[in-house]
Amino acid sequence: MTGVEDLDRQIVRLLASNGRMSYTELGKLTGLSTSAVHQRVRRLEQRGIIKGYAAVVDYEALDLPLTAFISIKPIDPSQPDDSPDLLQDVPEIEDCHSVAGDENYLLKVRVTSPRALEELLARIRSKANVSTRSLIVLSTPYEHRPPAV
Amino acid sequence: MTGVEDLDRQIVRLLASNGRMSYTELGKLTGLSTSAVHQRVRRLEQRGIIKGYAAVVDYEALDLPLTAFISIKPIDPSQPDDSPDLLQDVPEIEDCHSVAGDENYLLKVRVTSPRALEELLARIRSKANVSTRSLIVLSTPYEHRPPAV
DNA sequence: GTTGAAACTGTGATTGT
DNA sequence: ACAATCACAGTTTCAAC
Repeated sequence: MTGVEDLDRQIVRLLASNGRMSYTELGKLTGLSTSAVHQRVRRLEQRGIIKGYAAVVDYEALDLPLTAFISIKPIDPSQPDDSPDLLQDVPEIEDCHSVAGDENYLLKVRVTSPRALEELLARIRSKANVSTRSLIVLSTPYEHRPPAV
Repeated sequence: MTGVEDLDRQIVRLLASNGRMSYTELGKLTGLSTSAVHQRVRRLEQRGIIKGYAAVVDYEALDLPLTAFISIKPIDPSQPDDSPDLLQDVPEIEDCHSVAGDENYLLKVRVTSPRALEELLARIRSKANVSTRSLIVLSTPYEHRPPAV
């Protein structure tokens, strides 16, 4: 994976903390003209360094107040583990990481209630033929902080 | 926490998957006029339901290819645990969740190398007076998927 | 919520360095 | 190759309705 130079890193950092910043303002903050910034952003997007833009949402207001981390392990370890594929269409799953250690994958999920989590766990177990271990999030002091590039 | 109505949920979901979508396009997709959408988005921002906008970044290209989850527990459990405050200025920490279970907090961090992780762990331990347990991410099949509102 | 008008921004072509 | 300038289309923003 090819790296990015200083000016690009600065642009990426600025867009990571404010994804709707205008090219004009990016230009002021980086000392470039609007169209120079525009070109650079387009190249960053094409190279996949900027993968997209997302609104940062308050999940409580969306009636998804319960966050949990679920680590999963196949019931039958002799089979190849394609859990990410099998779970791709489970909408409650926000993140899926392959991890080193006792379990194979760590999922981050958002649900409405403990009851919904119970149902989700059953769905995950049956879809991927895995055992699950859950870690309930009580509160989130901070989240999605931009990278210190 | 007060909920949001259907039209607002639709707008939030659209902005969660494309944070730079124009008000004009949002209007087309929701059947509203541009300025009606604009007003709703402004109110969603003011109510804190939309907390901000962020570019979704490729951390490998930013030379932060190593992601880890670190769970922490105070060395001295009799003291009040203000770890999030003590760790607030550690830039490698992307998320900080208070969790139920053996440990108090779960941190998500991004670093350059195993060596950088080792140094970060030492920094976290000394700043917050905690013991740490780390889970290394090997790969990430998917991440930051928008909520299925 | 809608319409319409004014200011600003995004976008591409062109030119200069 | 990269940046600056200009021109036009599209968008944001704020009136008044």
